[in-house]
Amino acid sequence: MKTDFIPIDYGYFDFQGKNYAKIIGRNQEGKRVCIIDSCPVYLWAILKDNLKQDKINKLIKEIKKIKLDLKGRKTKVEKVELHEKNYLGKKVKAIKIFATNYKDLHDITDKLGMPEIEKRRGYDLGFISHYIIEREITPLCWYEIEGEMLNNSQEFGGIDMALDVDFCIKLETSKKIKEEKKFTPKTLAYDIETDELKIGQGEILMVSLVSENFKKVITWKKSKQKPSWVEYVEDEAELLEKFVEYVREISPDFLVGYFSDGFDLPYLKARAEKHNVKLSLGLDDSQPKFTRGINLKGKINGIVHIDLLKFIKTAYSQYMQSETLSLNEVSKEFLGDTKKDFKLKHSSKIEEKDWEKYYEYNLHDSVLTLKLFEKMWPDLLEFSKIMKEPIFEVSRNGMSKNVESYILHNLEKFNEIPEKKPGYHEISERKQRGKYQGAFVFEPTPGLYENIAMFDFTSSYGSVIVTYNLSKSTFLEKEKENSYNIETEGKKIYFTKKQGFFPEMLKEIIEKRKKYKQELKQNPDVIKKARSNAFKLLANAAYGYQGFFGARYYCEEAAAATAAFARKLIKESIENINKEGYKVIYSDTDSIAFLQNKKTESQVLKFLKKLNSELPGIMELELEGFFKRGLWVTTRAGTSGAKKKYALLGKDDKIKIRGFETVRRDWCGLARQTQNRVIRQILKDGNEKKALENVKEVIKKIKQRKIDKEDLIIKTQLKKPISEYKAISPHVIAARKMKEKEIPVSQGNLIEYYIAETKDKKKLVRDKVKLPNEKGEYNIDYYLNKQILSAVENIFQVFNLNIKEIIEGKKQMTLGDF
DNA sequence: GAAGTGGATATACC
DNA sequence: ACTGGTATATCCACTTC
Repeated sequence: MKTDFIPIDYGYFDFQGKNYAKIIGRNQEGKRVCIIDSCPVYLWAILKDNLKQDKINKLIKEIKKIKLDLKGRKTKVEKVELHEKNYLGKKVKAIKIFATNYKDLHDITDKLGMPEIEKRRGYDLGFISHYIIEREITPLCWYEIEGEMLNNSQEFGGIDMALDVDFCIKLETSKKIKEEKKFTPKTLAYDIETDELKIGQGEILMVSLVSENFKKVITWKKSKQKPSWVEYVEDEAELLEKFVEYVREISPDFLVGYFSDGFDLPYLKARAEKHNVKLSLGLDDSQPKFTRGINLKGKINGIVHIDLLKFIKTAYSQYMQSETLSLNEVSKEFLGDTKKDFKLKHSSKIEEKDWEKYYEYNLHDSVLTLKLFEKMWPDLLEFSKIMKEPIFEVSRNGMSKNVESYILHNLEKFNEIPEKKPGYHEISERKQRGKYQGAFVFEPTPGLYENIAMFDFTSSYGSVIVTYNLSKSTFLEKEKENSYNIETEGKKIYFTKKQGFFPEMLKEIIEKRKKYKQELKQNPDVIKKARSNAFKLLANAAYGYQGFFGARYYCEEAAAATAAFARKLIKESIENINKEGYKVIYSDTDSIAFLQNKKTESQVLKFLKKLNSELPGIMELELEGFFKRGLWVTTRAGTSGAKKKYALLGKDDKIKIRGFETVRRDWCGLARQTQNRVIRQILKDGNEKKALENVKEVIKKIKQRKIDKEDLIIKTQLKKPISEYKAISPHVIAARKMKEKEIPVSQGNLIEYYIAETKDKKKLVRDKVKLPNEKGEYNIDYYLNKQILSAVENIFQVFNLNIKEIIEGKKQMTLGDF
């Protein structure tokens, strides 16, 4: 049988001791197709240098004899081949050792203790990744496939009968279809509502399901009026059964939730177990399985379960404005829509008339989740295609894992044998290493500046890695002529000039990023945007990857050298810019802000070209922008210019604020808004006097207790369990109070509180903490001094206005002096 | 018991 | 544990006089 096919979900099974990949996907007609395929399974034994042929022959014979007897299952080495390969860029002789089952590779490795063997590699990729590399059936690409249709066949123990698919095909040939064809997946979003937040502790009151042209809330809690999209069941057990029934009926490619790995799916499973209901969601009727470990991952056979929260964290959060990644805030930012207004209560306290509201709330959460998925779909798709890993993995992996996936799937071009994962011991050693020196940050002189230009290096660290060939495989233990070298920690280190595979891959990543960015500019669409962004994220993460203790290609020297070269380059650029007659006022890591000093924009651009012609390798500066005004302030101590804190007014009148309290979520709203207004007035009109008047107004209001308590709430994240805090800060007190009142609090929550007046003269701030709904009056002194004045003081200091003295009505010394 | 200092903590920047 | 280092600011914890 012949058909086209797009792989979506990857799984595998054992049959008669052998591994088979089981890939679920669709064809162009939307029929669900499962292909079953096998691939050679092997690992590498890298031989010691200069081994004589007869020794190798002897070794091969010995390896061929390896037999395993594992838990009653006997297996052996199937075949052995000698190959010329590369390992960390070095030519090596390696023996390819074939086994029947991927799971046996570890045990075979244990038997390869022969002295002729230098290293054993390639046994720890996982079968799916190994299969994708071997057979090149990559996720979400279209294929023309041919194979034997399995129809009530006993070939794989009757697998086709147990699977709910249209065709089950034993793969014979496959050919990638070059042209890009659109694929719109069938998606079902879900969300549950419960009485308790702890997994399985309370009852599931309702579950909502939303797909294209489908919306449903299943519940056993009845209201006066039943909306058409609500379906009543008798009890929780029936709710679970109905849920399974609908998922099976709709049979989506993707089942999507929000924080569903950590909440919805494990909850459903726990409650199903309690009621003895089978949660047979898989296409083979299997129940969801969870990976062990702290971070649960819920997997359903044949249907890709997605927890959107995880993907948003890795792919989007760095660009986002939202203060939390709650469904509500994320929806607001991406969709301009919010959750329905409904105050969650224990079901016993919900009045009959309010249940309808609750249904709507529940339904809308799924609506938002589905819309978010649709918005993120291009990114999920591109991530999966670029990393060549299934969406299930790619949507949950962090960027370091994504970098590693990209590397592993591209090693074959370099004839490279994959490096192994670090072991437990290796990881703890790496973690012990102290920090190496990082980026250079220029200390600004506080002030209000005009006509500022800003340059930055494109993919700065990535470009440094490529330019100076910095990686594990290119690092030289000893000094060598004609190599790149740099001093780090008082010691010179060297890297060969012979291009390594890591820098070469990164070069390609950066080039692709440029290409797609260009294409995007000319002809924008969501796919190009996602593709360009995925390559950008990859390029940016490559540096951190080499310094990350969990990386296969960990190389502390490469990471330290990257930072060192970057420091050198930016300092040289700063010098060159100053030499040209500009004045650099600020720089952080890869960006340089300088005064135009009456030169025109075209002069600046011409100079940029000249700078670029002189930069080494693929290093390149680009124009970040021209700015009308810019503000830099002192640190609180007032002794120096504050780094990582500035505000710019663009040519387009857009204001860019970095580091100021305005952008920090752990300051109260009033302080943030007040500071924001001050910054805006100063940048836009250059009028600090008016800004001062404004602040005076705010202060007056505070003193008159006219400020809304809402604007005084301070939010701080609880980053660990309450009991683990050594220093009991205000937000820990607030969290303790919440616990006392039986308001659920857990690690990761944003704790809200305000500082109140207290009768007794207690000194510590924490003694004045009250929860938002706790009765009390706000502490005038605290908000005046610690929030408002702290936020605006050093801004006015730039204009020699001592706001504290002005407010307190003292003689305006500094002002008078001028 | 006030003042000073270092540590713990959270958050932001790139 | 799930990329890296640099930096600011606050408040607590502790020491010192």
